[in-house]
Amino acid sequence: MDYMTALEKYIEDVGLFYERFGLAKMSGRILGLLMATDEEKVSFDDIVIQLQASKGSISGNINFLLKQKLIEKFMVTGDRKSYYKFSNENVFSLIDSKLDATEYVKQIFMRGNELHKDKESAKHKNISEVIQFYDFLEEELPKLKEKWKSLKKTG
Amino acid sequence: MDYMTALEKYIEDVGLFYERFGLAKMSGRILGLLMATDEEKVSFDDIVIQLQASKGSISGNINFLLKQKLIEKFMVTGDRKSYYKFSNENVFSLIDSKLDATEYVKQIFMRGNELHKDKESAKHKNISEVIQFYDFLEEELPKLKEKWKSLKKTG
DNA sequence: CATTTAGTTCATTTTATATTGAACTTATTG
DNA sequence: CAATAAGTTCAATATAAAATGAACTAAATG
Repeated sequence: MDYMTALEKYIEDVGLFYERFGLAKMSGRILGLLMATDEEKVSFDDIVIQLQASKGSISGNINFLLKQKLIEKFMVTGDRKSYYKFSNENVFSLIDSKLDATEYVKQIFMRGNELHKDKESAKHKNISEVIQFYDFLEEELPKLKEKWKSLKKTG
Repeated sequence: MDYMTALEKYIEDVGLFYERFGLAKMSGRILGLLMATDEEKVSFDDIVIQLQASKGSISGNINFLLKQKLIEKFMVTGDRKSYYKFSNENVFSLIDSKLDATEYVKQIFMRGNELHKDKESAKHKNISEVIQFYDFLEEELPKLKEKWKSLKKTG
């Protein structure tokens, strides 16, 4: 602990940071490593060694991150190892996984509202407003993404 | 389990739903109850009884939800109990707590990028792009909220 | 001022989640 | 085709998070 390098310190901080977003700390650490390392190639084993964790944990967390498209795998000719890198392709991913649930959020609120006997009650109206907000989001979020994409293209 | 009412079933589903957003299941259950109940007044004790949970757990979860502004407390003259209701004032709350972290996200990415020796590397540029995306969000999200607010006013 | 009410606090226990590590699979190399 | 390499799987274990429940506080009531 006393002699942590800047990289090690950073890795731990990113781990804690992503934990707040519902990722496992180890997933966050892997992201931290891939984000901050200067190595151009980072293999499975490199991760195991750098993070001093078990193969099982690294395997599970890498596959989770791949599924979320937060990292990418790449191969090198004549080398049987897999390498991993941080992905900025899916810069939306963490936000998406929370916000693209809008449809589901809406449904759970609608179901709640259907349980009300009095459809004219203040409560029913309040919840209806929340549902409308999610309708609004469903419409606006894709626009926001498009806006970002076109900004990126035009520089 | 076999004889759960529609309300009970709904409460459990909302609990599970909010769990995905990083809330404790019990917090989700409370939200589910407040959302779906037809009772106009729901007290601390009502919640303890309906959710069949301990006072300690309900106390902790209510205070968490109050802090997040997901629920509101109200009082009734001549009655020493506190009552709680679902709040739609802070319809943004769950999103906010994730997204208003943009500033912090940006900082952790910037710190990662500072560790790079080669500021011209592809990786450095990729991460810079992520940082730009968060700049973009910091600018756009407040606009989105304003848009919703004005939509609400004009009906 | 003793008693009830409404809720809080916090040490203990329960439950859920993540990690480990050994055994396994699948592919590659000599 | 034996041996190594690169990971995967999964039961056991460790860690972290949440719930319990008993003891407590603070306010109100009789």
